[in-house]
Amino acid sequence: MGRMRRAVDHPAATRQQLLAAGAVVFAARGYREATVRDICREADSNVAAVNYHFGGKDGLYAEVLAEGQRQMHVLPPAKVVSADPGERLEFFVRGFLERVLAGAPESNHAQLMFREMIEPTRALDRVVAEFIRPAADELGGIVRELLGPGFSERERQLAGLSIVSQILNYKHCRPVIERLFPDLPLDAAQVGPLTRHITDFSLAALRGMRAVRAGSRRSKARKN
Amino acid sequence: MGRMRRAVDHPAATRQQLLAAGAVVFAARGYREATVRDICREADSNVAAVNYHFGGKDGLYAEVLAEGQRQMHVLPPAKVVSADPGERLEFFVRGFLERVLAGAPESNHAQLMFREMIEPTRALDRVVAEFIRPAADELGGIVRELLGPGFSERERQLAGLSIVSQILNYKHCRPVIERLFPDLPLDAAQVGPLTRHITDFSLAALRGMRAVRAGSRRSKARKN
DNA sequence: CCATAATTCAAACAACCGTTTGAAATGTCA
DNA sequence: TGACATTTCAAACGGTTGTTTGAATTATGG
Repeated sequence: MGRMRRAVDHPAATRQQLLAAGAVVFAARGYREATVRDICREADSNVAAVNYHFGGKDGLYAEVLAEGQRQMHVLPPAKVVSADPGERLEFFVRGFLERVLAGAPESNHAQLMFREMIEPTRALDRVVAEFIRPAADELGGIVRELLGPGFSERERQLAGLSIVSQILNYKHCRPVIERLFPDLPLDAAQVGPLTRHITDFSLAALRGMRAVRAGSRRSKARKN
Repeated sequence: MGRMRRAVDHPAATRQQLLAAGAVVFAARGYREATVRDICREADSNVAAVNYHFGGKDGLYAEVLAEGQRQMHVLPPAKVVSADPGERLEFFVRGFLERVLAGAPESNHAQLMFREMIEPTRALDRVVAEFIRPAADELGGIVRELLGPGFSERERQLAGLSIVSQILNYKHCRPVIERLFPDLPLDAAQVGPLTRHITDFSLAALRGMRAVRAGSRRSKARKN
């Protein structure tokens, strides 16, 4: 009777299908709202499969996230893309925006990490350490070059936050933006225009910070 | 046929307690994760009280949100605070940041609306129409003044989004920021410094946009 | 080929959820 | 006070959740 069973070359097949289905469902609904029954239906396997192969919902989630981090580390280096920090910033913004505006099925693992930021689970510490921290360091280097000397670590941190916030906003506040500006489509076609805006906006802001700092130093020198 | 509503009697105590408890628990855990039992325990009332007084969890949530909007409309006008658009922007940013960085018990209703942005329920449309849209219009007016003519509606929208995103980021990504920069406390004491940074950053960016636009027009005129 | 281990499966379990129920308690007013 | 509406309450209901169970099925190695 059961000859129409799914073709399984080797026993690890269900495991992989669960990982894939987990990435899809977790990315779509988040850890809490995703149900193991939905995941198993998506994976064409039994409800008990998750517990058998991963020890539970937590275990599957951790494995999906770890797989995503492994897969994410094949990121473009972006450090050697150009010597001009302005171009490096544009490259950074574009790469980020592509993941933010990508449709769900194309980058489930990235969507998962974006979810971790606003709906944290126990896995957030690992996500920060292995994914966010490196990105923050890279952006920090670019900001440091663009601002030049005379700025504190704190000031550079705030500038970096101001830049990434503009990108993440299109992910985190998507429902609001769609209602507020229905004529602003948030799809892959907008990566170019939004990259240009955010890069120009941020470069102008950093130049402004630099000019103000230089100006105040000049006036201080004048006073002496 | 129900008896006429009591006009001079003591206000329905349990109803008010449920509203207060709902604001606390919904703000702390979000609509989905908040349980009716938790709310009723917080309100010292029976589990059935929510259904009796509000028809269900949905009804209570809607009432809490409506109460918040009513309470929110007692906002400072901010339009007549100054004729200088730069000062108006600073006022806007500060007012927003105060709510973002406020502790939970002080501004539960504001926290609720921030939650609606990233974890929308059916109530988001009302929140956008009655709370977010007016704020966006106010910011849009400030941006219009600061940018001057020669910019499209779309460009002004993106500039506005770039500004509010910097503020909202401290709410939505708080868990990440706390892990990334543990020495950056996100409490009411930081309203001042963060207001100054975001305002300066944004004003410089808008000035830069304006300068680029003016420059390109000059060069175009040169070409003719 | 067969014993043994690994894997799948339907079914059930315990805990929690929002909601309902019907009686008890409380309040209201002739 | 007495009759009636309103409100409270413990208990239970139906549904969903993650997880467990134990037998059936499949793969593996001697």
